Amino acid sequence: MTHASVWPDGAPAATGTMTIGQLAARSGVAASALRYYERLGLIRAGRTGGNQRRYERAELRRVAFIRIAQQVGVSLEEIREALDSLPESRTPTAADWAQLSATWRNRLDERIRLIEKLRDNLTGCIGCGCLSLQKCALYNAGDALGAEGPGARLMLPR
Amino acid sequence: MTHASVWPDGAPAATGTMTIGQLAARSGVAASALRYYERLGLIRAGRTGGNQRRYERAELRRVAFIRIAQQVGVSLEEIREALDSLPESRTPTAADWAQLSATWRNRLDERIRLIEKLRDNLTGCIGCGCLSLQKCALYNAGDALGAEGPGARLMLPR
DNA sequence: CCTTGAGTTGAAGTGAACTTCAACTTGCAG
DNA sequence: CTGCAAGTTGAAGTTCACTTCAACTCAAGG
Repeated sequence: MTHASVWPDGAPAATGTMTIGQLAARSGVAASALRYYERLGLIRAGRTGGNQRRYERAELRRVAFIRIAQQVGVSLEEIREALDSLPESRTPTAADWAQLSATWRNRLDERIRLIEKLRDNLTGCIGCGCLSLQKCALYNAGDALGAEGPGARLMLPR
Repeated sequence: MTHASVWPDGAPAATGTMTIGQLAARSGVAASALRYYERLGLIRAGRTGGNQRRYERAELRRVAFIRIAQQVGVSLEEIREALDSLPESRTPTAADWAQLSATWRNRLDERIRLIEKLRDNLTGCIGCGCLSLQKCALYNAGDALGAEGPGARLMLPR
């Protein structure tokens, strides 16, 4: 596709593009990981006449997105799906972004609520000065899981 | 006689204990995972005379803690360390809990902040109606990463 | 032109977190 | 007692997310 384009040697296209080493340094992601992401279709790279990758600055943003999303517990496959919803050949429309953002906002809100729950339970353990978990808020957290129905499964990143 | 001989004091062991299948059903965690957790020292089980596991209700709470912590991105090894700080043979003291909780509170607060940042960046993309990422808040998120110093690495659970 | 560091590939290796398998035993209902 | 679902073990297999390796090529300074 458009991005398979090969830049002519010594073309001014070099301006604003990065080698894989530069992108690795700037993003904090290993070059091997960047190649891996490319194989999975998460990022794209142009090529020099000598077959070396050249990244546009925009890829830095994608990589940042990927790493942050990973910390939230999203799999690379899910991240790819999200990034795929951004059209590659044209500028994303407001609708494209609204769709992607809405989906992720819910996901992130859920996640924040879950972590706050865990945090508050732990804090409660300090606050109430309980010496055993028997009557602790953490115990109730466990019960809440059971209350989510038979075979209830936490939404784990898998 | 009965198979309860393994339990101390001839206590009414059957009361309040669960089989691995029951714990799996109640916690939503596969039996194979529970055995795995036991091998790693995250949970403990008593045994019947016939060598079958019997779990006390307290283990349900531990399992819930494990699964929630996992969603926060904590490795099983780290969870084990945390759980190990709870004395097994005696009732945890307030100090035990304060220590564990303080450590985790920070971890969780960091995590919440990170996720909120990602969420707010995404929301910004809707709000500002930007049609490309060029000037989007998400782009700045990427820059912020770069600004964290040379070789900056996101704190990934690894 | 030569050297050298950076980049290329496919294949194989790694570690975490489990699951599956095979072969066997237990425990409870009837 | 019999039948059989549920439990036991160690070993091997799986998936994800990479990293490492070997064997090469490329790009740029001197």
